[in-house]
Amino acid sequence: MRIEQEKQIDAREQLIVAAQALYAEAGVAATTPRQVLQRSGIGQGSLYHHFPSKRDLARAAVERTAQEQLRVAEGVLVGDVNAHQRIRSYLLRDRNALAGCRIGRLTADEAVTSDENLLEPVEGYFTGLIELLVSALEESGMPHDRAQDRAAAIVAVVQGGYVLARATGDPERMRSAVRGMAALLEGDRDDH
Amino acid sequence: MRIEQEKQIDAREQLIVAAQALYAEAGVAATTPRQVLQRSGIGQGSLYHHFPSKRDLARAAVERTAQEQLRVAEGVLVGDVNAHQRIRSYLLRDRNALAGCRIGRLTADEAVTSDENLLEPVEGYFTGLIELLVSALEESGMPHDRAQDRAAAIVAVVQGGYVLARATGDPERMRSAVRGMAALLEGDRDDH
DNA sequence: GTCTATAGAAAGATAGAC
DNA sequence: GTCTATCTTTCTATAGAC
Repeated sequence: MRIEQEKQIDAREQLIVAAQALYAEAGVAATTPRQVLQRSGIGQGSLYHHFPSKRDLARAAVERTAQEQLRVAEGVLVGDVNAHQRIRSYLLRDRNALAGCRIGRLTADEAVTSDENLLEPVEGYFTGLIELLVSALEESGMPHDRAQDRAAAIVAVVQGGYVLARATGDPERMRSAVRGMAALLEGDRDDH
Repeated sequence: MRIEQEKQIDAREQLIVAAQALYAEAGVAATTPRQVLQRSGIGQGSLYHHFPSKRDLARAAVERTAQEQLRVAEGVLVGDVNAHQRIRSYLLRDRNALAGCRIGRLTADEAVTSDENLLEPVEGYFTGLIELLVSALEESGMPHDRAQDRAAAIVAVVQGGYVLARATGDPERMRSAVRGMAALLEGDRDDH
């Protein structure tokens, strides 16, 4: 009884984990159920026992990844050190630039944009991330509207940095972009 | 003789134009040869007469789009008005945010990233765009290294703005991001 | 619940008449 | 050069034994 229940959880779990990894490598649309089965070592019929369709597996996997990634951002953006430092850390933190953002890349994925259920966790990730940054910026006394715009700009630079790195095949392009943003946030203007 | 030559050019041309439109809507990997034929009104065999494979058509269409888009950017970033104004115009110009960047989106497209020939024009677009911005920034006397970083940051904010807009289904998210960046470029700091 | 085997549709590409 | 018809492969999903 106990053991059987664990088996259930495990098979479903392994499918989700395998899907997450494959989505990170190639995206949702480009990942086939066959690949998920092969990577997870689960049999053909089991996928369709746990998930009615490929889309339902995708929903579970994307939702999981979005939650995990937002949790990571929280780790950097919430804390006791001063807000400016936390934001700077978020901006300049080490990233696998050539892999792209696991969530951001999905906004160009046909399978995701054509399915409201798949887009929802993606939206949740970005609104959550912007909220974290807005809170940090407001700690320094910045008015809400300006904090919103600045937070959006910071998130956008990171996302665009991934795009630049992948387009050029050069991770340094992303570092250059976030460095440029960090300099602006330091008030590093022409008269310096 | 003359007429036959024009026919050749036309069929090939129509295939490229149809492919460009479909790639802008759904990406390269998600666009099938059948769709290109249907949209162009060209027959099945003609595609494979003009292009050995789907990839070769994609190369021609992506290259064309990259050139066209870079030409548009040149129109805004090169000229007689002062450099700061040109950069500001580029950043704040009207964009179809929900459609995404025709070139930037391709960095998440399996068909593109897995093919060096398809990635090349994408890289060319971004390096060209950054060069245009670096030139404009250097006009104001900014040192090369800082201009590089700032140019990358500006391009990245635009690309990330598209990502935010598509993720949330809200074009205002992109406007917010570029507004945040424009404010930083104006030296709009906490002490203002 | 999990498996193997396979159905049914759509993909990329080719054949061969005109 | 262009067309229609068709081949082969791979996709998503189902069937049915265990």
